[in-house]
Amino acid sequence: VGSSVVIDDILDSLRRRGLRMTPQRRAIVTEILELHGHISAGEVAERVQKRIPGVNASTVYRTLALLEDVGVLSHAHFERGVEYHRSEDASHVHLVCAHCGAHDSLTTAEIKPLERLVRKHHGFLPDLTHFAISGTCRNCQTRAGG
Amino acid sequence: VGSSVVIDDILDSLRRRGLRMTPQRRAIVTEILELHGHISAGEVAERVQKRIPGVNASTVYRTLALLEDVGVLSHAHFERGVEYHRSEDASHVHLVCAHCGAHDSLTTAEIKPLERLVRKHHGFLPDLTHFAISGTCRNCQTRAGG
DNA sequence: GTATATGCAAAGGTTTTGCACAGCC
DNA sequence: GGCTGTGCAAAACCTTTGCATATAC
Repeated sequence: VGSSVVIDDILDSLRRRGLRMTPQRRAIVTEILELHGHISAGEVAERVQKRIPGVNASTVYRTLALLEDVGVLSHAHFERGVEYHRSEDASHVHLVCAHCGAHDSLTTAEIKPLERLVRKHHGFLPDLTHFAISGTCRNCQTRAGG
Repeated sequence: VGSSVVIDDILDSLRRRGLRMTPQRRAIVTEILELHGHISAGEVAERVQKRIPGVNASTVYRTLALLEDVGVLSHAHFERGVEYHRSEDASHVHLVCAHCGAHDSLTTAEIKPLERLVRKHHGFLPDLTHFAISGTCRNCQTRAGG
């Protein structure tokens, strides 16, 4: 499907660090690469257990932490808690409607001016991808206003 | 100390809803009003128990939810989880340095242009106070850069 | 007196940790 | 073979819930 190449890249970067490749890790990495978006540790555990029954949740947690440490994954904060995503996919801001739960996102280009605004005022270099942005989507504004 | 007037306002708004004022609630409200900033449910429980030993954590959770429902409190998301603050204090965005943990904030005036940017691109009306903004503070940028 | 709030205890959920064993390199 | 990763079990948190009792109004 094309993702196998990427998987091998990741496996290589793990090996380079003297880390080992196990069926469990491979399954976890595969699961996350096939997903475009974000996923909780619990969901990863569920899905991986469908591939390899018996994989323990603690293994999933440890592997996610490891992959984050290596730089393959990042986590972001949503209303329901922490979710993981490929670091490559980190370049967009999550907009979540507090009323209907709809997700939308800002692209890298759209984020830049936002970053600049925050930086100018406080010298603070924001990572707007790390926490979602809550609010009201266009649809829900219409409903509330009409 | 001046906050007693505010407390009475809150107690009134509870009574108006047919809700009762108990020593526990009074202690919880007092604790939060004396704090300018944000605090986790666990911390509230700890502090309240110093005033009234024996107050149960479930009472604290229920009271916080109630106060949020009434509109006195709001919650926001930080790296370590959910924290509560007076709704009046909600008008600033939390900037948290991912490296040193330093907190800073944007004022209402500073938030406006940010909101406008997000709204223009997606019609999405953001509540930038609900999630913190992670990043690198000026100090930590200097250290990293130098 | 009655409806509400509290305490208690238990349960549910998530995440972490210690340890013996299994398995990758 | 040695070091790393895994499973298991338990624990540590955090938060919620059901129920009997206490209490504010």
